[in-house]
Amino acid sequence: MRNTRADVVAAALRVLAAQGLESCSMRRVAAELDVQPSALYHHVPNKQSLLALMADEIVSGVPLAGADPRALCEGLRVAMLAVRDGADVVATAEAFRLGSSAVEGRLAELVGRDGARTLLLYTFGHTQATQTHRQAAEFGALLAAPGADLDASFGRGLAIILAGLAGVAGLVGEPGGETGGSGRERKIVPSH
Amino acid sequence: MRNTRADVVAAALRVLAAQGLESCSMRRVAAELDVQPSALYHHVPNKQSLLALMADEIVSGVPLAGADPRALCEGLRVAMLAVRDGADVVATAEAFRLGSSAVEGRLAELVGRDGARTLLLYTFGHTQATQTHRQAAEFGALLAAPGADLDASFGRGLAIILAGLAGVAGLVGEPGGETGGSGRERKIVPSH
DNA sequence: ACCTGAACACCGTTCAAGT
DNA sequence: ACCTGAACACCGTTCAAGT
Repeated sequence: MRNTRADVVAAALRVLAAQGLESCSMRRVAAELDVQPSALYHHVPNKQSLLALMADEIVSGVPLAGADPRALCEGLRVAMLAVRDGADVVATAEAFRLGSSAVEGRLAELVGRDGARTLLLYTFGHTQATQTHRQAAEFGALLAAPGADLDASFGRGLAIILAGLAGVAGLVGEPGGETGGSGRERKIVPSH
Repeated sequence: MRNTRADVVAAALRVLAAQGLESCSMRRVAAELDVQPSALYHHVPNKQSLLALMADEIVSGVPLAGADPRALCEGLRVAMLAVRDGADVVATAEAFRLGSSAVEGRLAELVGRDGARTLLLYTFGHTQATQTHRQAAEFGALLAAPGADLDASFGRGLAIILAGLAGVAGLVGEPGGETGGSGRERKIVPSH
């Protein structure tokens, strides 16, 4: 047995880290494994699936257990920023399974379905922008230097959404969405 | 004079509408104009620039004048949904110029820099997800049918953020960001 | 100024065939 | 089960040359 599916995902993540998403082609991943491109299709049906598996791996490090919504979003952000183009990979893959990921599920328990979606979409978007911006800065193609305060900007946006959630908490419907509705362990989010 | 830059952008938008972003290659756009691929590079430095011009065109229809933040975001969403893969095109292009687009400028006047960013990122993300989901549904690759209520979901998320903005309005800093600070015409956003 | 023709260095995916 | 070899139908971009 030469290679397993996990080997392929690991190789793809190595290529991603080293060369970026643009260069993370099936052919390059195959080369990383010293294998013909066609061999990859024995482990993975297509490139999109491979990217989804990579996204799972990147997100897998985020601790879901005792975290509050803010810590969850910040953990997700850190995990994505840790890999080159990580935010792009995760955001794209996650967009496909709108509402079925582990992080979104955990968030929904805490703040309800709409809150979870809002927090997630914001976190993905802001982190993508942060990463794009940083890569542009590395390349020197930047006028001013608003780079460092993107972390602070993320926190302030998060605060806005959490404040909104605290505010509408009493007015709007249950957490957990229409189906299931196991919103038992919900916590009210303090506004700051 | 055979073709102008505007002709190229118009042709690209025609291809986008008809075939989607995946098929919107430089070569297909060239074919749409009955021209060699290399001819495009006389009007546009590269594909990324062409996509940015397309994004501008898609967004250009959104009325900035008397609109409140909610109407602005909803207008933006409608404009992006009007073209196949419009949300992808606009979100990608807009992410590059974080904080310098016309819509973001107008929004910043109304709710401050952080509020504008938060609203925009949410709007892009949710609309992208909506469009992805709809295309998947068209193709029949869907289990349940949560399709139609994505519009309602968008509105609820928007309400959360706007409530948050109304809540933190008195507590947090000025609108308009650190530089400039022309936050004169700011309006307090009602929470519903 | 606008375009052609030809080339360069790539893609994702399929499929028969090998071991 | 895992892989090779070869092919198919594409990409974005460059560059000399034409008009």
